[in-house]
Amino acid sequence: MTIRCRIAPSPTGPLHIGTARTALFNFLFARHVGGTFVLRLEDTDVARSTVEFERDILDGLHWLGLEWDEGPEVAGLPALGPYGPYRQMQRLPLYQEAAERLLSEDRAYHCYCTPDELAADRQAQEAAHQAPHYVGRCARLSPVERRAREAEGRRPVIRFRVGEGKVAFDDIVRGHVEISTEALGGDLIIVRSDGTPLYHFVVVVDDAMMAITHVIRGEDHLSNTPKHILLFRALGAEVPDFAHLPLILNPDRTKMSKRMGQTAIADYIAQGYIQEAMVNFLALLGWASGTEEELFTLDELIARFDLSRVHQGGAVFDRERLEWLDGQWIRRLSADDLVDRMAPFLAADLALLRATGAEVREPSEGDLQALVPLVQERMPVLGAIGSLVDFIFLESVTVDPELLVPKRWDAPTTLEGLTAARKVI
RNA sequence: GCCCCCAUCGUCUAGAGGCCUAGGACGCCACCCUUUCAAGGUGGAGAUCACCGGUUCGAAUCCGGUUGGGGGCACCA
Repeated sequence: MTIRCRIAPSPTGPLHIGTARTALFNFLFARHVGGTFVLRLEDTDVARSTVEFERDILDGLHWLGLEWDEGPEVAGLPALGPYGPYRQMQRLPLYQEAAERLLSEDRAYHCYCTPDELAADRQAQEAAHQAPHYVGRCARLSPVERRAREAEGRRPVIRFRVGEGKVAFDDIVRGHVEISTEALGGDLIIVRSDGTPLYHFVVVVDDAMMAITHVIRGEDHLSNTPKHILLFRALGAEVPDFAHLPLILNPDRTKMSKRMGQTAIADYIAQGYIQEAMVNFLALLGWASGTEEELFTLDELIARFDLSRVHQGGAVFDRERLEWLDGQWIRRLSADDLVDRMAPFLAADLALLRATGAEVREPSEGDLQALVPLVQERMPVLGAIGSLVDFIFLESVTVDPELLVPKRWDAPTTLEGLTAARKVI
């Protein structure tokens, strides 16, 4: 049986650092074992999904070099793989059919509770210091009761019966995990009243239908895994193996959030972090080779990656380390490559200066080549190029005199030196 | 509140019972190199391995508890 894993981003926001890391680990695992890496777009949250976010996510994955073997059609290119469609909104009939099946086998039922009723339940539970859960008001409705609610105009959701007992599984990175169904929050909604399916349901239907063998995802899904296992079983599908990755953390050790810093890959690309460094950095968040090497190309990572070496504790996103890695990889670029990559950053910076009214000379190809030895060893990120060399392209420059005085020199000595230098030049 | 997970320098981490006087890297400090800034080199500070108890001749490593932290509990994903 071939190993199949997937990344299933939701286009409700730009490509997040955490999603990128999860994608990377899935990719590395698949490539290491010669398996298949699938991309699936989870766009069932129609209200929040946009094509712009979808574009951003796909671009980001491409930029990272994480090519998928199967995935949806994009920008005129056809879908890849025999398990399509790979966009969930195009799979609606499949979910509907699966839901019908669960309904007909009484593994699921229609629930007519209103949002108000549910909110009241929750409030009461909170007051009683209980975990929020569905009370099961509609779990055993008679046909007559159902008809009465239909007559009121209520549109039902579909709930899955979680049943009783414990659900246990052996997580590849966490080991044995056991959770009681009582902790699952009651029977869960799998289809909204408008007929669209919910995450926990579609993720299982798709993983089952796409023959996913290994689900590698963030630790935030660990407590949800029993729901998924129950659903796999109810659907008569084989339960895949799970590997829950440690979370990427803010400096205060909470789950990485926009509030505490940049979380979008696109932001890092815009600042001039290079792909090699980002891949290397992300790989080292929760994984280590076990040797003292720490500079790895994507191919080297593929060769060494091993899920059993993934950490259990969360990892703080350390920008300084990212920056150091970026400098390391910039220094390893060939001159031509560096020219290609830094040119847009320099152009953008010069355009900015021009917009302020400064007279700016256009850099020639020769200029750029000549810049390489000047900047390659002192750029932490490509975006720093402007601040390093923009004066070269300016017709007039004003410099803070303070900056001209070297350490342990004074102003008169400096003036003397500069005057002498000018004479020579 | 309930459930689950986690715990080695500030940070990323090595560590699979004796190789540990706990190693490497980032960051920090000093010096060298350099008439700038970096890069590079050398060295330094920095961890009673969260705590308590147990198992063992021997525990950072195994077990139990405590504490602390995090995550999950939606008609979000």
